[in-house]
Amino acid sequence: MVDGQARFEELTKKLRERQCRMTPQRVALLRLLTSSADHPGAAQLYERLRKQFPTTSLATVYKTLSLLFDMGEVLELGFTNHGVRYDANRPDPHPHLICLRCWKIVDGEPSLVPSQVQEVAQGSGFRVTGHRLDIYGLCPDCQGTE
Amino acid sequence: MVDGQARFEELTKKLRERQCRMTPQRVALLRLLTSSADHPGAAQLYERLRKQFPTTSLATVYKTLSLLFDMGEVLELGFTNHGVRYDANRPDPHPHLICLRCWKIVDGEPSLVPSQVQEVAQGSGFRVTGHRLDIYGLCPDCQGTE
DNA sequence: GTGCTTGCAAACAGTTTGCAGATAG
DNA sequence: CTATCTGCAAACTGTTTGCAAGCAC
Repeated sequence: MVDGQARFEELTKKLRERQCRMTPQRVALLRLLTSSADHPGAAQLYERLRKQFPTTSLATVYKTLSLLFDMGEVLELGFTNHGVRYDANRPDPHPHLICLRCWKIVDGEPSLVPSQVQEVAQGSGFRVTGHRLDIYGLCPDCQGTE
Repeated sequence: MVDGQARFEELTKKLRERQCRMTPQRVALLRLLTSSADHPGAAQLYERLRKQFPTTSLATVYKTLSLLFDMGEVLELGFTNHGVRYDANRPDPHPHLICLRCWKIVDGEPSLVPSQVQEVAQGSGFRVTGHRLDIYGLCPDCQGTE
C-alpha cells in the first residue's frame, strides 16, 4: 500500500517544480487521486469533485489528468467499453486484476513479469519501453452471483 | 504462423453451424481477417473490403466482427487512442508487441505468462478467466527515426 | 417465402478543443 | 500584472443502433 499523504505531497512538489499553478480544484483532484485505491475514471473523479466544487467541469478533470499523464505520474488504463481508469498511486507498470462483472480493478504485484516481458520481446527486434498486464476474471464479491 | 486457408474454413464451418448466412461480404471479410497478420482495425478492414464491395458499410464490418467476438473466435485489442484492433488467427490470449510510433502490432509467444497470471492472482480471491499482455516499445523500423 | 443480413443515417459515449473570463503567483 | 487555468459549449472519433430493402437458404 502506498501512503496517500506522502504521494499527494510528492505530486504537489513535482507540479510546483513545473511552475504549475495550484488551484483549489487541482489540489482537490490530487487529494482524490492519492486517496483512491479503486482506479477511478474521469467521470467518477468529476462526480466526487463536484461535491466540493459544484462548478467544476469535466474538461478540467481531463486536462489535469492528461498533464499528470504527460509527466509520467499517472497510469492510464484504457478500456474499450468502460473508458479510461486512472492510477496515480503507482505510476510504474504493474498487473491489474479486473472484475468483468462489477469492473472493480485491484493492483497486483509485479513479481517476475518484467523478465517475462524481455523474454517475449527477445528476437522481435523491439526496443521495449513499457508493458501492461491485465488479468480478467471475477472478484470474490461477484463469484456465485452470476 | 497459422495457415490462413485452414482458419478461413474453420470459421466458415463454425458460422454455418450457427446457421449464419454466408453472404459475399461476410466471406470476403473472413478471407481478409484470416489472411491478415497485422491486426487490422475496423476502418482498415472496411477500406480493404471496399475495393471488392464498394457499397459495403462500416456497420456491417462491425456487426460481423462482434458476431465473431461473441463466438470467441476473434481477439479484440482495444486502445484508447487507436480504436480496436482484431486478431482472428489466434483467438487465445497471447502477448502482443506494440510499436508506439507506427502502431504496428506483432504477436508474441505465450511462453510462461499463464503461470505468472495465476501467481499474480494468488491471494486476491479472483477467479481468473483470461488475461492480456501488451508490450510497448519501438519496432525495428522505427528505432533511430524518432 | 422467411427471417437473417445489409447499408444508410442518426444516435451515442467518452474525450478533446477553443475561447473568454477568472485567478495564482 | 501576466500567463496559466477554469468552465462552458461545441467539435470530434470510434462504435452502436433502428429500420426498410435485399438476399441466402
